[in-house]
Amino acid sequence: MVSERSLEVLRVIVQDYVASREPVGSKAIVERHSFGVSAATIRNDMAQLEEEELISAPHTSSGRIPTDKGYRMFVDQLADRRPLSAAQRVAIETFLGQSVDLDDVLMRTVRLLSQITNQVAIVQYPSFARAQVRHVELVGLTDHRLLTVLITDTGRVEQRVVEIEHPVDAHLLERLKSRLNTQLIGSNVDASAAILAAIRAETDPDEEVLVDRVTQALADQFAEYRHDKLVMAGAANLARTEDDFTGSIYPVLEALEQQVVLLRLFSEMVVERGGVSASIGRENESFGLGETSVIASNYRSSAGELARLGVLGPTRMDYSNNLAAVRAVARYLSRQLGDD
Amino acid sequence: MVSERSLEVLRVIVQDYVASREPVGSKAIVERHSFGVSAATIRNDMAQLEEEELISAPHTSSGRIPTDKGYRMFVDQLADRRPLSAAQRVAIETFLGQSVDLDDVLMRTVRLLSQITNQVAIVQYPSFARAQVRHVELVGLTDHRLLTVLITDTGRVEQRVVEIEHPVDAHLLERLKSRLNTQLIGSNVDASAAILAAIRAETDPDEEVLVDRVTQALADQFAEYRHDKLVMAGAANLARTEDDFTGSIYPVLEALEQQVVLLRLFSEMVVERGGVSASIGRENESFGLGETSVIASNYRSSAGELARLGVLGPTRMDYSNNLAAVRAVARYLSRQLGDD
DNA sequence: AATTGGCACTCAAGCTCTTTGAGTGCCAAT
DNA sequence: ATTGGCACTCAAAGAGCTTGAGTGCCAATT
Repeated sequence: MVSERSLEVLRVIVQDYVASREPVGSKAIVERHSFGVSAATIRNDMAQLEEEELISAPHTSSGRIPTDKGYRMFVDQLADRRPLSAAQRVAIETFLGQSVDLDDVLMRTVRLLSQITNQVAIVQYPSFARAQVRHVELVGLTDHRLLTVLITDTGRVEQRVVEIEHPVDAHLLERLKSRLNTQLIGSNVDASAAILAAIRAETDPDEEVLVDRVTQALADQFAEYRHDKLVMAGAANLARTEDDFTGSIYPVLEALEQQVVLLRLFSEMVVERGGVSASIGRENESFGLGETSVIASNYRSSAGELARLGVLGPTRMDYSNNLAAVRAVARYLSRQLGDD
Repeated sequence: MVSERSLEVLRVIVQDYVASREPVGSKAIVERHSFGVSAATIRNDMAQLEEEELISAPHTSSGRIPTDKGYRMFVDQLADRRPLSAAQRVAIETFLGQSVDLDDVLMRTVRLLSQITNQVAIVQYPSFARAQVRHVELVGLTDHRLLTVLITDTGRVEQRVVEIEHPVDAHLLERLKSRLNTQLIGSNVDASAAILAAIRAETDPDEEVLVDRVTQALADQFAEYRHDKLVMAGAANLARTEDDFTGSIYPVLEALEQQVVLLRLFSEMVVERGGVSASIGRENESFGLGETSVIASNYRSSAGELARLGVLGPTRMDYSNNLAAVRAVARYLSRQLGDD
């Protein structure tokens, strides 16, 4: 079993290692922290920690560095719930202060989060599965080309260009539009697919091509609403912390470009209500991100949908700060979006 | 003056150096290329090239590498107009084959370009200054919140959320909407600003707040149409070619996140009609991109607007291939978008 | 039982020294 | 204009050495 003090030793090892990026030795510990015991005693404690695989030595005669398990223990039990710095609070207020447009808010949020953590920040768009149709617009662009626009009560807008072989009659278009609006408004994304299918079934052959194309486009758009989407910022920070990766940061940057990977990673993390959660090092190996840690939390959109946001960085990151930052930004964002 | 053969020597130095990333010596040149002269002769030629600052030696007794000026000469006079490989042609066809939505096409294009060049690819959205208003939609979201949607004949859609202190009367909204549509439809982005101002001036005090907010939002949206926007892909490729940068790739990644920088860089490049152009190394210094080269071309959107696209990578890049790829993709994209 | 000082031991990192070999510059001969 | 020859240069790689932070263990102390 690891003693109380040993855990304290683990804490300072994590802290010092993260701060200095150098293996931490017993002597350095007694110098920098007032444990009131000698270096030899710390060494004994470190032997315990090594026994438990919470720390390890890069080579026989050097200081120790935390293992993934050590970081895990630190995050779960040892990280102090330090509040954000005053500067960080101010940054949140000023950055997110005024703006109502969803795209805009999320863009600001992700930049903010990357700035106060110095990591890659990621914000997922709300999934909108429960979003209700507010309006459908059909707009002719040219003779053969029209635009379908889908608007939901969450303020999200999706458009799509539809191509029709023969010129489109304006009246037909108008009729189709009001029919779509009558039937779709108020229904949610799931229900809408069925409604569109029904409309297609009962259609006058004259309008067939038009209706077919338009309903198909709308169906696609509904499908897109389920597709999660995300915004990212601060990828350059990975280059700053390059040394923390054994090889190159190439695979990490690649994974970041594959947004699907991040969405899966996000979705597999368990985040309890109102909390914040971390996925550390090798825990992310299956995503090709075995040398990185991800810290995630939830926020609630105006429609009440949950979505995630968080940061990603090298396993050797400042967990205390990042946990606090992600938690604070998630809360602030929920408040910001929920105020209607 | 540099002799004919000397230029040929410069060509092989650029080619070999780009391929091997190692300084090229006289002996290696006579071995790999059949110049029919001895190494000593090549050395004399190299002395000429060095005199003209087209090549330089990293250290006294090593091979030579091209200077920025050498690359410039290569691009302007020596790069062979090699056609794309069959594989690359196929990639273009299959990647961009079917899809009409602008967002979608540009996204595919940028991915494609980054794939066939192994560089960072950048595609600018058409500027839409000449785009005409096709439709304006106002949609109530909640009592206090509504959405303004602006649709142009290019198929681009911009939306914005507007917040109003008091509940919005549906009839008022309807009236405002038809008024806006009547006056704005058909006018271009520039003219619309004036029209909106006029509407605001002649407004009944009852509607004042509503009209004010809505016109303001629309004005913002028009402004945004002038803001250029771009999509990017393949940033990970920078990490692959890390060694080509003296320090870290951090400043480069940072510049890439500042899209404004790229837009300025793009806009300052002179690209002649139907051509492709390169900006090499130090020529980009003022953008913090002194160790990178940018290859750009133009494409023409369906509305006839010009926009740029290109790739960015280390100065030591395969110019022949990248010039060909950018040219081909730009042409293909123009054709794809112009077919209405 | 926990803590401590002491001591031998280890090993990466940094230093100097040497060797190696690719490559140059120059010159006299062709 | 081209060439072979030759002395010279210098980065890179390797060997050998020193240094010092750090460990592990043990017998002595509290």
